Amino acid sequence: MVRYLQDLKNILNAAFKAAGFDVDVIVRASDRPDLSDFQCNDALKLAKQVGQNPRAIAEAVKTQLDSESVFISISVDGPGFLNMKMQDAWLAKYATDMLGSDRLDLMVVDHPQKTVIDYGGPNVAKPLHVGHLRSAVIGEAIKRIIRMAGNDVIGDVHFGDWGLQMGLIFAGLEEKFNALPNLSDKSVRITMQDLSEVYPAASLRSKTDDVFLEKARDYTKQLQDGDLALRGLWKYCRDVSVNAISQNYDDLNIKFDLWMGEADVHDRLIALIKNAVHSGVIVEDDGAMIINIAREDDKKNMPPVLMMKSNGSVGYHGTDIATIEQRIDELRAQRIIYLTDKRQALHFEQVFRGAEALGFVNNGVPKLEYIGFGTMNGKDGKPFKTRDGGILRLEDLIDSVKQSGLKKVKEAGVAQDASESEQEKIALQVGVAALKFADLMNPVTTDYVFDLDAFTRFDGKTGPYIQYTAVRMQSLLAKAGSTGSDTITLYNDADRALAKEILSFQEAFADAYDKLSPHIICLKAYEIASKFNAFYHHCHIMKEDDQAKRDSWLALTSLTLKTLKKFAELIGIEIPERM
RNA sequence: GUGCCCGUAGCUCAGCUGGAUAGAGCGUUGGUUUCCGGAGCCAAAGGCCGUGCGUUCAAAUCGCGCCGGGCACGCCA
Repeated sequence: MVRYLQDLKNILNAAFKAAGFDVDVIVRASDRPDLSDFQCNDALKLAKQVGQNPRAIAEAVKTQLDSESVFISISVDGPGFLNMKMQDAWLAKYATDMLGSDRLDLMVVDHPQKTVIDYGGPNVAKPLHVGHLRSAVIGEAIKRIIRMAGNDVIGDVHFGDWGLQMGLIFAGLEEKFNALPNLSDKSVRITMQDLSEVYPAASLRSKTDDVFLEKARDYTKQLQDGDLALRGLWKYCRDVSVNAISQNYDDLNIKFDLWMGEADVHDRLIALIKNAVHSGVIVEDDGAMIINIAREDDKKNMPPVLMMKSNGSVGYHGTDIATIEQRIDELRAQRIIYLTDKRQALHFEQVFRGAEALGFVNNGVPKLEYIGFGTMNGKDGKPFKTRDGGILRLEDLIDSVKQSGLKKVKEAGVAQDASESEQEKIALQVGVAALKFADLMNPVTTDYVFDLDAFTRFDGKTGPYIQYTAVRMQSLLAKAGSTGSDTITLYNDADRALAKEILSFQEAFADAYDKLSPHIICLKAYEIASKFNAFYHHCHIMKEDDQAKRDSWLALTSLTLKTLKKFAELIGIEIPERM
């Protein structure tokens, strides 16, 4: 819970009680900053319950509060809103507390949970493309937010390495090299380039060529049954893919704690199918092994979970369920969060029901959560494609964003004396911030238009605007040769508005954590940067003769910088030394 | 067919567990530089919140219908 709000709430609860109402009120930042700092609407809610005039209730509460010294004023407005204006010292006290706190007084959960977050989801042989971007960017931010709140979090890339796509790759490789590559021949070399050519072609062909598809299914089955040559080839392809993919994730500042995949649970899956057939949870249907998960009160068609296909191979229904068991057994997971494109919502509903049917969930533990994010569309409103109709590779996207960053840095001419490598580093930091902020500033469920021009624009509500603002603070503090005083005092509307905005970062964080919504802290960070710029233009810190005032303003600048850096840390971007 | 999501300013989007005058960015128009980095700041114009009915003291927000758009629905992932 956010402390300053809790303190304020305690005061209000006591006042409501003294007025004869035993309630737990809600206090929040005011919708009308011209009238108040905080508001409370509970008199309106109470009015209905107790059948009294809302304004009369509010007035009764106000009477109880008049002796409180923390308020400049309290008023009852409109139908019964309680508007509270706080003393400057009250706001300054909490701002000073934040200044002295490494974690900026951000909330900590009472009961930390071991949490696994499953994002990433790349596949063997497929280079990362823009479709993987959202999962990685959002997942990374959510992971960091949950971790900051005091939970033990493990991020798993969960590699797609065990389904039919493996058989398709093998069948495709066989075609390309006229035979399955023989790894004992040391001259054999398969590159990421080879894989990324073979797979799409094989996938396409399988849709019209039944013989080819059958062959791919056979290879999949043989691989899963333990064919040594295929297992060797599988490992080779997987290693090549992991190697290529991890560079992209590094560039984006995305770090997975685990690089597990579907294949890791194969033996566990086979064992659990056997047991569950015994207990009758899994039944045979049309040659396949399934779990019926439809319920009588279902309003929609609920297909069964397909644990094993009729040819004896397994797919991602099975591996996803076995992975839940594994995360409980081996990682002691109390909470598992999945992130995918929302088109997979049904799949996860099926998997969760399957896991429950198998008894993996006890008293709601682990808590299984699915976050389906919106699709990334082109300007035509259809799933994003490059100009020639292909899929944009993430690698190329990162490169173009970086180039755009470099161009801007050079145009601005600020780091001209910097080495070429430093300029490139700045360009990447700026480009990644542009990309991530553009993605995270909207709610995750929103479909959004992927517009490279808008992504790489550096004015307005963007990552670079926030970076630029923070860099100027660094420059200012360096010039002053001081980070200011240990306490913050407020002198005017500009520093007051900024201090209030910074305090509310705590609320934004708590809200973002509760709702697993990074966009809430993104919008708040923009507001903070914006308020700082207003303050910066209004208060000429270096020219201020009053030493105490100057030191307090420097302290406020330090606090703003700390807050933006904390924000950057939470969504996985960096504030450059200069830009 | 069944289920889910969406429709808010010229454009891209917030706001949706009901509350005061519906917000932001871009774009447009105007102002701002003897001054800490102007990638900035200040301001203006711009909206039957798809539509109809209902619930309520109060609806962009809740319920139902309709119109328009998107997505998913057993051997792909």
